[in-house]
Amino acid sequence: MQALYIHNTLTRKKELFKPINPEVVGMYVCGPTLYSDVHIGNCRTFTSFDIMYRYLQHIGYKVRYVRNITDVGHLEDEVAGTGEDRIGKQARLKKLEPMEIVQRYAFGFREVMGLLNILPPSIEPLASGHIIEQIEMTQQIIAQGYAYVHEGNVYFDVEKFAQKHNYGILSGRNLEDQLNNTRDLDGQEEKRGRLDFALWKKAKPEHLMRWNSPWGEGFPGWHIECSAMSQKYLGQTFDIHGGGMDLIPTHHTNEIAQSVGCCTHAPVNYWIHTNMLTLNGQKMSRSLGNVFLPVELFTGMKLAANSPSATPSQALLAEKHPLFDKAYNPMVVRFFMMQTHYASTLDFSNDALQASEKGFNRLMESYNTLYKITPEKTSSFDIKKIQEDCYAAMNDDFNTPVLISHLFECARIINLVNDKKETLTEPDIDLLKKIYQNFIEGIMGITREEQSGKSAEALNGVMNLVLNLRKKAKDNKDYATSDEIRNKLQDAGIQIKDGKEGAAWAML
RNA sequence: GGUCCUGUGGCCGAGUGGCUAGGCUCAGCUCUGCAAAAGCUGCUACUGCGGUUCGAAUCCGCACGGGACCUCCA
Repeated sequence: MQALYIHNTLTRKKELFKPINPEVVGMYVCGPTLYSDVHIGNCRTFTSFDIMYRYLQHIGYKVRYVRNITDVGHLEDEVAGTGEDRIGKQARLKKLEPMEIVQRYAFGFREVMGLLNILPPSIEPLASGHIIEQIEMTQQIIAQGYAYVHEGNVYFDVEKFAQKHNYGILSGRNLEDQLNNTRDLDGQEEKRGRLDFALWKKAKPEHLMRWNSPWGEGFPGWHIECSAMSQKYLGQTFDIHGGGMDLIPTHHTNEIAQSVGCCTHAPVNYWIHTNMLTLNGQKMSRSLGNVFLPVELFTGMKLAANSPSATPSQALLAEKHPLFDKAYNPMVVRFFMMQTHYASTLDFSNDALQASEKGFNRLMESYNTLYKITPEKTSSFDIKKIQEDCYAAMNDDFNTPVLISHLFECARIINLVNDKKETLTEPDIDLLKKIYQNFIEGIMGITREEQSGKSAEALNGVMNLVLNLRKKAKDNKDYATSDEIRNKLQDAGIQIKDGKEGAAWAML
C-alpha cells in the first residue's frame, strides 16, 4: 500500500492517511441539492473527489463512497428560518410536483457526471428517503440536551454545545467572534442563540414537502441529512468526509456538532475540502448569477431561454456562447481541472481552456504513438523512476498537476523514441503503457476516443480513398488538385496531416 | 467591520530553504512542393520593503494588491 498524505482541514496539515480498517475506506461527499441544474463549479468538486475515489481504489483500498442527493429541507434563508423549501418553491412556480423537479435535475446531474466520466458512488442516498433516520437522530440530540423544541421546530443549541465541545474546530473560528459578528437578521426570535440551527422545521400550510414527526408535520433541517445518512452507511466514525470549502463554516461545522451532540464522538477523521471555481477571478455561484452550465461548455453555445431543460441530451441551444470560442470536449474539461490542484482556486477562461486542450491533444497523441514505437536493446531513460514520480505526486495530497507534468515527460520520451533519437527496451515500453493506462485512464479518468461502428468504418474507407487520390495528384505534381482536396476537407472539418509515411487525418 | 487564504515568467499553473515543474504562447530548427500538423531546442520568473539564515519563491514582520467566509452555495 502506498503511503498517502492528505491535507486534513481539521488539523490544517498534511497527514499520513490511516484508515480505521486497514483495507477499507469510508468516504462521504456532500452531493448536490436538486433545486436547479448542476453548474460547472459543482462539477469541479465531484471531479476532484472522483480522482480520490479512483486513486484510493487503485492503491488497493476497498472504498465505500457515499454521495448524497439533497431533495428536501433546504431553506433559502436558513439562519433566519424564513423562506420556503427551495424545491417546493420551484415546484410551485413551475406547477410541478416536488419530486418531478427532483427527478428532472437528478437525471441531468447524472448525465453530466457520466459525460465527465465521474464514477457513480457506491451509495447515492436521497434525503427524502431517510426522514426516519433524521428524526431519530434529532431525538437523540434532544435526549443529550443539545436541542430544544419550540412550536413544532427543533433547534440545535450551539452555545450549550460549545460549553463542552469545540464548536469551531473545523473552521478555526472561536465562538465569541462568531456571536459578535452579528448582522441584523429577521425571524430569529424563535431561537435562543444566534448560531442555533434547525434540525426540524414545522411546515407551513403551503409547504408541499412534509412528514409526520413527534413535533408535528414538518421537514428536516438542512444539515441533519448528511449526519444521519453518513452514520447509517459508514458508521459513527468514518475516514473521509469531503465537500466544497464553502461548506466548512456552516454545513460541516454543524454536521460535526450534530454527530458529537448525538453520539459524543467526532464523526470524521479526515476532512477534505476542494476550492472554488472562479470566473474572471470571482467565485461562481448561483447567488452571484455568474454560473454557466456544463452543456454550454460542451457545446460552446448558450442555452436557449425557452429550453425545457439544461440536461445536455435535452437542451435547446441558442446562439454562440459569449465566453467560449468553441465547444470543449468533457475530457478536455476534466484534464483542465486536473491541471490545478483541488485545494487551489481554478479560474475559468477561454485562453486557459484552449491551452489545456492543446496540451491534452498532444498527450493523447503520444498515447497512440506509444503503440507504434519499436523496442531496442537498451533504454536511454529511467522509466521506473518516472512511475515512482507519478505515485509520489498522487501520494502527496493527490497532486494531479505534478502528475501531469510527469506524464508530459513520458510524452516527450515517446516522441523522441519515435523519432529514433533515443531508445527504449520492450519492458520499458510495456511499463510506459502501464503508466498511461493506470494514470491517464484509471486514475485521471480520461477515456480515449475510439471511433467505432459502421459510420466510422465507412468514413475511414472514404478518407483512405481521398488521401490516395491526393497522393496521386501530388506524385504528378498536380498541386492545384492536392491543395483543393486539402482545403475543401478543411472546410468540411477534416484536417490533413502530411507526414513522412503518408498523410493522416483528424476531425477538427 | 471580524476571521482566514493568497500574490510565481506574455498567459495558465506546480513548488517539501539550496537541485532550471509542466502546459500554452513566442522564437529558432527538422520535416515539407507550399502550408498546416507533428517533433526537437530555446525563453531561469517568483508584488514591494525589511528581517532570520552560509543560503529564501519557500520562514517571520510590515505595506500594497486579489480572493473566500461571516447569509443559501460545491
